[in-house]
Amino acid sequence: MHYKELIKTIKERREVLRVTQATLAELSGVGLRTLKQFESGKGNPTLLTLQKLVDVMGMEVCLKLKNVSGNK
Amino acid sequence: MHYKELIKTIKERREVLRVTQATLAELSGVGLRTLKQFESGKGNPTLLTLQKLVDVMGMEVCLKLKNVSGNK
DNA sequence: CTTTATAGTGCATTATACGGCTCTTTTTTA
DNA sequence: TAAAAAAGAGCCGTATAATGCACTATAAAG
Repeated sequence: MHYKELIKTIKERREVLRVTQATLAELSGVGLRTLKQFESGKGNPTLLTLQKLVDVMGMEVCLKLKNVSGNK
Repeated sequence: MHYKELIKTIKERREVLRVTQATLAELSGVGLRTLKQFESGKGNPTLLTLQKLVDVMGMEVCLKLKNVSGNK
């Protein structure tokens, strides 16, 4: 997943959960400003920040091999 | 994947490829110091740094739902 | 044990992520 | 439309990630 895809995934997940940026910020413990920056594609969050955000939305960061059949 | 697992995955991937930290640092464009810190569990890399590292090792950062059958 | 390669750490500097506050822009709702 | 809610952006101080250099620690090889 490229950067933009990650953002898109997070944004979509948030919208599916019908949670506002403000609420997600509060629940995750990440600053609202940071979340706004990130979702608008201007940030470069730390791994910790990313994990806080996705964790509270029931997701997790993972690594996988590229170009390997059976990975999609 | 928790933080430690991510580190472990990266470290193991690097070792499978028989690449030293110095080489990976050079290939990925990430500072050697940064890589050392990260692998030794002392860092909190930015998403960009993480992507640089895993990308050059044929991996990618992804997000997935937790606790969902069919995700493993 | 000595040499050599690789990994980990202390210190210092620079770059930048984080976050609050405020204001503007966009979207949603009545 | 107008009002309200949500998202985005500028300013900006603080915290910390990124990095190089030099040194130490560990491990492998002779």
